[in-house]
Amino acid sequence: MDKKIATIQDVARAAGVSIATVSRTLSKPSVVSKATQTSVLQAVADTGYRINTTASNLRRQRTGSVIALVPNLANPFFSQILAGLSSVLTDVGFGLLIADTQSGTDPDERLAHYLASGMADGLILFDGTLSQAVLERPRPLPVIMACEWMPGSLPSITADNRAGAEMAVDHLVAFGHRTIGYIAGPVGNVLNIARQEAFVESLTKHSLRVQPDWIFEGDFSMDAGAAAARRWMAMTNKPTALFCASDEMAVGFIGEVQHLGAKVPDDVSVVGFDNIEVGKHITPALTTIRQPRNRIGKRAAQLLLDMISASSISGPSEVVDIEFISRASVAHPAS
Amino acid sequence: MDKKIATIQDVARAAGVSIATVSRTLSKPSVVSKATQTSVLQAVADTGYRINTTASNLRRQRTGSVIALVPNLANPFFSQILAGLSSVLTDVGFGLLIADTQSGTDPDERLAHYLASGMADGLILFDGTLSQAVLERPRPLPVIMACEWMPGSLPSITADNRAGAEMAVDHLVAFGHRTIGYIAGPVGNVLNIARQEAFVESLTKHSLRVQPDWIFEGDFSMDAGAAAARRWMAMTNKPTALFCASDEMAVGFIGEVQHLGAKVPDDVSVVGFDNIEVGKHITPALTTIRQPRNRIGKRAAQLLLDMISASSISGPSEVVDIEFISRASVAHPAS
DNA sequence: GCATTCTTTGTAAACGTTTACAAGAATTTT
DNA sequence: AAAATTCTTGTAAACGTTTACAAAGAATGC
Repeated sequence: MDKKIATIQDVARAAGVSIATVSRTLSKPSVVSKATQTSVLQAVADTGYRINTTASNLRRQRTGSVIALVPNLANPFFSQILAGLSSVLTDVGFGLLIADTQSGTDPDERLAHYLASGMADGLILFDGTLSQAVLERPRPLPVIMACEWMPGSLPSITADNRAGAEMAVDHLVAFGHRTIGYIAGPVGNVLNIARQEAFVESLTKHSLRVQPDWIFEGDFSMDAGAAAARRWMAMTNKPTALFCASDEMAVGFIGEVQHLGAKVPDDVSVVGFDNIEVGKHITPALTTIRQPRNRIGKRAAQLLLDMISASSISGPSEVVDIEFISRASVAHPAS
Repeated sequence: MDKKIATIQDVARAAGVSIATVSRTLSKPSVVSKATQTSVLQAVADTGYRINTTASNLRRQRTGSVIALVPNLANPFFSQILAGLSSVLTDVGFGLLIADTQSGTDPDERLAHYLASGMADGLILFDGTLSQAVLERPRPLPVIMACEWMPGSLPSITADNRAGAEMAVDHLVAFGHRTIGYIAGPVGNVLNIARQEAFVESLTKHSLRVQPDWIFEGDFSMDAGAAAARRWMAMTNKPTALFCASDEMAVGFIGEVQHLGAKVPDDVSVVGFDNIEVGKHITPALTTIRQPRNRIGKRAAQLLLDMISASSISGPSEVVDIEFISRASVAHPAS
């Protein structure tokens, strides 16, 4: 536990050069002569030197880490994204700090705290419901939004939610459905708004009416899907198909419908959104729209790193492609 | 982006004291007079000072973060645990670094790397398959294992896996099952070994035989559960019940059995392990054993922080309680 | 051969804290 | 009232890097 660790001093001594030369060899080798380089590298190997990132960061006036703010860490939707983030960041020696916006008391205050804390060089925000005011220019840090976004002009990496919703409706209509409902995400959530708007527009495109009570409120969770199922069962004038704003709700809906004795897709067809892993393993396997979560994580990290090295608080936005996955939860409506 | 941030110097100037006094007021107020304290705190408020953790860590010879090494970040099983970890750590100003052991090439090498990197003050290891050799004393860092464990004497926080397996078997036997199979986790995985051993012992306790081909190999994943289902369907002499080493496998098994036309629990009863969220929403709802994942995360963080502040590489081990959750995936065997 | 440029290296000053030590002030003890 | 003790504060030296600047040597141009 107390084994002395070699510092740049030890390396310099071993190589017979100054510490400046060691530092340069490691960070900007182009200005160091070939001969010196090899002797320094040899000394590094001999001493087992590893750079002290804390000291390096202090001197370079950076922290070497970024913060990811997720609305709910316990939600498995984020696992893959974090994996993507983590892989890119560790490659370049950055640390990933993770915090939950909803776990404490005031989410906005937490965001402000992390922005001002100086704990990180950048921030990845997965929660579009936070106050834009906190993020108004001048921001102390580069911030990128992922999955969700905000009215302002924050850089973001998002999926094509509207296209996804349109694919879902087209698919259901192609199967002959004329009465299609929607299980919504949280009110005000941008993902939900985009998906719902595109849902409505797609229905209109097919000359279908949008029946207000066929829009079920929800919050992306399985429990919300189950609640929607109970309401659906109780309706006299049921839609024959439902597009769910998240796979979790689709799974919850299907489960509860089945618990209550109805059949999917015989009695009702269901399309989800996200392609969470379990979708393929439930019965019936869930038809859904895939979001490349790992890629979203990787790109978000990449774009943020770009902003950090350019020390710019603005940057590009990207939209990643989505993919329709047809499985078994959609069938022709029972005449 | 370039707004000057106040340093301890600015605070000292504003309060009319030395930087040492400011530092003491903030970290060890007991040695500072009441009057000075208030003026310093006022100055802190006025200047908007926030301590620079990098500098503090450098001086205190620590990093202020801990690394969590998980076998597979994309596995939602870890979400809740990470949430628990994160909440405890951020409370005390520690950062949480997350890395995937399986994503790179050589997992052992990655472990060694993180141990020696000096990037963290402690390490939480969720992967019991790594080389113990790397972790042999003297370790450069405090390390705690969570969920899984190792033959050595590393501190750990684990669930009572044996009790869980016993509960599962007792439950199935109470329903009249005499032919019970097991869907296993990865060979050599300690969780799997504990659960499987306790499974076998519990069967013996009930004077039941353990049929070798009723032990299905698996790796905790849904796909492995599905694969086991295909093998089960093809057997002539099927067990009437299965205990799965993970909920994921149970979900995969149930899904595939259903896709192939059999019924759960009519044709086969299933018990899982972990209580992942989806278990309650599939049909039939999954009978399982709950592990308090959030608590595991929190306690792991707490124990590790204790070791760090005691600068000790040894510490206590804890076993958290589990809970049997009876739902609908178990029924009496079809005579 | 001298002036100019380019390469390579070293010196030393940061970066923003914490803390051992010393010293002055205030309090208590005799 | 002096001595001894306790409180409170400041001075200054770390912690391990990076990098502006200067200097020395080598190469080039005339």
